[in-house]
Amino acid sequence: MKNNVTMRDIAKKLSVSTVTVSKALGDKEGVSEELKAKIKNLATEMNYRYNTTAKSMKDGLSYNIGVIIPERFTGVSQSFYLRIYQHISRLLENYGYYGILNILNSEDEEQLNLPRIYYEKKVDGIIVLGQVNKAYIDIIETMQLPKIFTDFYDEHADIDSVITDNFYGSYEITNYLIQNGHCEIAYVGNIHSTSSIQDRFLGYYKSLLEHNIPLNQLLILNDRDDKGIFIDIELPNPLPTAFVCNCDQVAYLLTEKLIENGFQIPQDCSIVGFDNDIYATLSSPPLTTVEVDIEQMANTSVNSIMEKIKNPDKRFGRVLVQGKIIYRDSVQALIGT
Amino acid sequence: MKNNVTMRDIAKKLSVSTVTVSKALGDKEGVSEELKAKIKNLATEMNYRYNTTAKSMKDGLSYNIGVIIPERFTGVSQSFYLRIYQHISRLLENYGYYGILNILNSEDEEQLNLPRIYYEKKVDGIIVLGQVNKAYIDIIETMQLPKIFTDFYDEHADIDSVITDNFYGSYEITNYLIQNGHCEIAYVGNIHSTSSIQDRFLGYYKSLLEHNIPLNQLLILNDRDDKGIFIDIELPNPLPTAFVCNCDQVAYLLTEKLIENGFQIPQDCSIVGFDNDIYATLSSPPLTTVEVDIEQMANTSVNSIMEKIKNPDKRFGRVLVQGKIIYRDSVQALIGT
DNA sequence: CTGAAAGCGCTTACAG
DNA sequence: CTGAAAGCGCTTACAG
Repeated sequence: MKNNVTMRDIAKKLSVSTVTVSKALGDKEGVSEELKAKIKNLATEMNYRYNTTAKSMKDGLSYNIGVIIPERFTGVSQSFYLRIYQHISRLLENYGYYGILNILNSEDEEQLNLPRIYYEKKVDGIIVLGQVNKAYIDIIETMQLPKIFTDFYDEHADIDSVITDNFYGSYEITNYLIQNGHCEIAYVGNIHSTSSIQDRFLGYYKSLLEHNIPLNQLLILNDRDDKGIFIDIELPNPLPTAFVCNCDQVAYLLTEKLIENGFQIPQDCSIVGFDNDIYATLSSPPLTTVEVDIEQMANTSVNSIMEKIKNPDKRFGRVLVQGKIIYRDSVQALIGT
Repeated sequence: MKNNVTMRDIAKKLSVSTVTVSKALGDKEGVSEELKAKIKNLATEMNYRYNTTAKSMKDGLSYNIGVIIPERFTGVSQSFYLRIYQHISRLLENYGYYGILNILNSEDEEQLNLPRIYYEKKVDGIIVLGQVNKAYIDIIETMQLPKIFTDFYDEHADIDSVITDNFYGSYEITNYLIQNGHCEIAYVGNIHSTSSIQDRFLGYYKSLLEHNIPLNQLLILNDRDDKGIFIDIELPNPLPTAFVCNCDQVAYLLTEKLIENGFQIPQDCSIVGFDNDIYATLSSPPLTTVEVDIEQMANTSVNSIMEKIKNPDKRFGRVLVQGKIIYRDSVQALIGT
């Protein structure tokens, strides 16, 4: 079962040195083509497998990247971050790197315990996927290795982050509603909850400002408590003609609630979401929404972290990844537009 | 930025040998308590981090486990395997191990390319999560390291696998329908598609047999083509009183279709699913279904692979993980039961 | 073109 | 209780 063929074994059989075997297998200069071929053949014949650990040892590099996801984003109905991780993991392979997932449980976050992968030098860099609390951000900053925040950022932090352009996406989709004749538009989301929700709100607000529509405080609807648990959304009376929801899941819940109350979507009011996740197509009618470019977020995160491993002084700041509007059936053009 | 404090650095400062430092930090015998404390203090003070790679080198162990998921199970609406991976990853940490995710893309599966983590000795064992094709199973078997199949098995393979007790779960939930007075019960699923669907069908069949209900071929309904793509389900006429669906997603789709056709669930017919995934609660009414014990599957997989790393000759065979019925509102008790 | 020597950071015998 | 030596499997720099 155990397969412990090393370069030395190959070398012995061919009466050459391990240096020569290393050069041959690594396609380096300084070995005759003939010998090189011979070595390569014997290697495959002997089922030789390269030992990355030895290389790691020499280079002082683990060739692993840690991906930290706070536990609370890994619930049954949330696969967004796992999905990004999946892409990260795949993209890392192009660099000869591998991704180690680390779910940060709430206890460790509370007690400010850094993950073991850090203390064991298991990783050369860390991607933090999903907002952690302030105190934890501070302790992350003390880690002496390259790090990237993905899908959130911190004002005080001198840390590079990769985020969706929430502001602009929300701005654009609100513009789209206004172009369709809407001017009573509610925003659904707890604007003190996360930076994403807040930024999406501000994009919505900018759109209103540009179109001289006054911001109506009664049309800012709360969707969750401070722990992020969804609460029942209070419908304003009278109803606005459209709702900008901070995410598809909330748009889905709102749709259900409106239908229960006898309203028809989009005839009686229009609804837009954000994310383009599973809830966007589960909603009926399917949601017009802003698609978050998961692939690109993973891509930027990976490229940035690799860059920082090569050059630790490299700074990226906040990198915005543009989303795009997906048009479906939840928006009604108002007559006379 | 670079932190390259080694045991040697600590040793030098204290004018002792690295051996002593190693013993102290590892809480081994043979260092005075006093010196041990001194070393430990200096270590934290100097921000020393243990280098796992060196240990890997010595032990010939990477302390990583590869988790291979075929690409086709990682679509937008499928987070089941990612979820199991998440648990695996967490459980591995108790052993000082880490999980490396490897999405097996269809091309590599077709061309029988083994993952790079194998050729680079990046992992000490492999968990294959989700059914791969026959030819690929064969090549997996040639890999010279411990391996476990999770959520599928192969008749010919002399490989250990951890699977949900599909047969028994389906048997039980069909029994439940019969206890509620149903005797015209359809099964929904392509019974030639995967071993899970097939086994669930057989559990359903066993329940019918035990209750002397003849199997009606017209009530075996196809839900997907040979590539696993969902197809429109043809409703039998007359409708049976209940449907046993091979998974929640199909139960969800079926529910929608029946409602479109003017039927009420569960008044006009009952529906049960399998998995207890997001679709079970998304369905309206929410589904009575068999919950797959994800945690336990991950747990068994991890324990087994660790056992096999210690003892490569260990065999487990097929390990069944029991599910449990979750009772919700999609089943109607027939009058006169 | 080929190889002897040294080193990456630890640990495991073994000796004192 | 403490440490010198050897080794895990490679690669780099240097010498021939």
